Amino acid sequence: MCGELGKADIGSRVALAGWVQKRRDLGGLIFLDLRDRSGIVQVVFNPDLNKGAYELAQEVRGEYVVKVEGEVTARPEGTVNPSIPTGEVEVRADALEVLNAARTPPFYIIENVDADETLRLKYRYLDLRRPDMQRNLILRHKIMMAIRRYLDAEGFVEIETPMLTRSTPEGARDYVVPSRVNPGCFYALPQSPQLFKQLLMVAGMDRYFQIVRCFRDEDLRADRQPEFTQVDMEMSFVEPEDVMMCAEGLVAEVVREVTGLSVRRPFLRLTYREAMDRYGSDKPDTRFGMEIKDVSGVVADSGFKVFSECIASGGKVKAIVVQGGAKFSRKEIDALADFVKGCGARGLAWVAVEGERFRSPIAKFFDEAGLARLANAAGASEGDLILVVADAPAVVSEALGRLRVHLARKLGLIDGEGDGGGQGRGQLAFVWVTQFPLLEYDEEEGRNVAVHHPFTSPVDEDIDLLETDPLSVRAKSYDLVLNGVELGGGSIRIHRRDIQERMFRALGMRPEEAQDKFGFLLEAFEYGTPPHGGIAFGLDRFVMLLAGRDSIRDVIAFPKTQRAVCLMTGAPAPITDRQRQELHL
RNA sequence: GGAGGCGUGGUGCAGUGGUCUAACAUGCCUGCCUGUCACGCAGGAGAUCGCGGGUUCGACUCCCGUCGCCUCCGCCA
Repeated sequence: MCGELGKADIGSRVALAGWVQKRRDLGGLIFLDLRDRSGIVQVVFNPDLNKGAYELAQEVRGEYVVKVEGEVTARPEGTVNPSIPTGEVEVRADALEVLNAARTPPFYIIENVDADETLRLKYRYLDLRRPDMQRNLILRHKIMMAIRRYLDAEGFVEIETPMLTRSTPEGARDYVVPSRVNPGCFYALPQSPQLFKQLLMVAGMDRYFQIVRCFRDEDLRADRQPEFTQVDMEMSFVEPEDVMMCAEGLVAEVVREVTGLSVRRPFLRLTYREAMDRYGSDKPDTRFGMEIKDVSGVVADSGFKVFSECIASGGKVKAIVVQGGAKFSRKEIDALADFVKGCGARGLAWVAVEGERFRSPIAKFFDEAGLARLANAAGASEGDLILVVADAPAVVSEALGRLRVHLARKLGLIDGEGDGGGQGRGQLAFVWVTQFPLLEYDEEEGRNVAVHHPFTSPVDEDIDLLETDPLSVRAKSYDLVLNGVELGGGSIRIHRRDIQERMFRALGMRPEEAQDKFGFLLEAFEYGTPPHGGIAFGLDRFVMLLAGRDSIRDVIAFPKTQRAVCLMTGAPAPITDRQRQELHL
C-alpha cells in the first residue's frame, strides 16, 4: 500500500498499483506520485535503471492506473519531503505497466476540492477518490462496525425487516412501488421499521437492532435525504431510563472508538418544556449559554404598552443576553431585528447596558429602576446587550431560540464551527429531551396528530387526559440531540390493545380504519405483548457530526440532489410503456 | 408551495451597458530540463458568458421567463 511505506521498508522490493496523482518530468528524470486508498508515495524513473519504463512513464498522465515495481530506497540527502508521511522514502522503479489510461478528470482529485457540487455528484466515483471523502466513508464503516460490536455484546440481535411493505397513514409521504401481480395495488418503502420491530418484541426477540435504510418522500435539506440510514433498536420490559442508558452507552462507546474522545455520562437531560423555555427549541444546542429568560413579570406593569398588552393577552416577554453586545452597531441590531421578524416575531426590543446607564429605544417607557429590574431578570451586566421579544409564547420561543443560535454562530461562540470542511468537529454536546407532547394540532389536517408516532405510550398519569385534554398528554418519549441536531428519537410504545385504540381515536381515526390499517398490530397485542420501547438514530447525521461536515451528502456514497435526483445515474427516469403496462399504470 | 444565493474556457474565478477581439490562476497540449514534490522555463490550444425572449444604436452586464445546483421556511408520524 502506497501510503504505508516507510523507513522500515528500505531495501525491500515492492509491486505497487494505484492512480497517478502527479507526474513531474524533469527531462532526464521522472517522478510519479502514486496514490491508493492508503496515501501517496513518490516513484522515480531513471533511464539508467530501465530505459523502457522511463520512456513509458513519459506517456503517463494524471489518474492513469499503473503498476510499478521497484526497490524502496531512502531518499538522497536533502530531498526528504517532511510534508507527506512517506516523504523519507521513494520507490526506484524498474518496471511500469499502464493498466488503464484516463481522461483528464473534470475536477482535481485532491483534498478540500473547490468544485461545483453538481460536478462532484455527476462524477461521484471521482469525487470519492478524494482523501477526505474516503476518510468519511471509512469513518462511516468504523461507526457501523462499532455499533454492531457494541449491540452484539449487549445481547441485541440484528434482524432484517421488509423493504416492500404497506403504506400507512400518518407521518411522511411514502415512496410507493406498484405491484405487477396485484393490479392497482402498491407496496410502500418503509419510513422506518417501526411496526415490524414492535412485532419482533411480540415474537419474543427481546433485544433487536438493525442498521436499516428508510425512505421518506419529503423535501430535502442538508441533513435530509429521501433515503437515509437508521440505527434502529427495540427492547422488551423496559422503561425510558433503560433505553436511554443503553443508547448513551452505545453512543459514548462509538464516539470513544472512532475519535478517542470520552463523552461525559450521563448526558444532560431536559424535559421538552424546559428545552423550549430555556433554549426555545426541542433540539437545543447546549454548546453555549445565552439561555432565554422570562422577563414577563418585571415588564408587565411597565408603561410600555407593547409589553404590557402582550402579557395581558396571554403572551410572553422573554429575553436573551449577548455578553459584550452593548458595542453592537445600530446596523447590526437592525439586522437582528430583521432576523427575528423572519422567524415570525413582530419585532425586537433591545437594551444596552453601558455603565450605570441603559441605552435603548424603549428607555423612555421605563424608569431607571424598571430597566435595572429587567437587566437583573435577564441576567445582564455591564457591557451586555439585552434582546427582548414580546409575542405569543410559541412565537417568542421560536424567535429567540433561532436568534440564539444565529448569534452564537455570528459571534464564534461555538467551538470548532465555521469549517464545514471537516477539519475539526469541536465539542460534542449531547442532551436528552424527554416527555414531548403526545399530540399536536395540525391546521391542515384539522385534527390532532402524533408528535412522535401513533404507537408512542402516554405518560401513565396522563392517560385519562386522552379523551378530555389530549393536547396536554405527555409522551414517554426521548430525543437525543447532539450540537443542536436531532440525532435520534424513541419512546416506550403502547403494548395494550385498548390504549392503542384510544390513541387511534384521539387521532381522529375511525375504528374501521384502525382495523383496516393496523388490525394486525391490534390483534398481535391480544397475544401476550411485552411492554417495550426503543430508539432510532440517524446514522448519516451521526457520521456527519463526527466527521465535522455540514451536509449528510458528504457521508453518503451516492447521495441525491435537493430535487431528489441522482446526477450520476439520472434517476428517477421514465419507464417504458411495456413496463407501465405490466405494472397496470 | 415560498424566500434567497449561484450559473463566464476542463476547473476555480474577474468583468455591473460600448474600451470585452472576455482578464487571471490552474489544468490541458508541444518543446527544453537528472532530484522534483504547488518542479521550473518557453510556446500553444481552449469560452457562441446555463437556455429562451425582451429593452437598447449596442447586452456577459438591464428586464421577463425558464432550467440546473445550493441554503432556508413550509413539509419531514
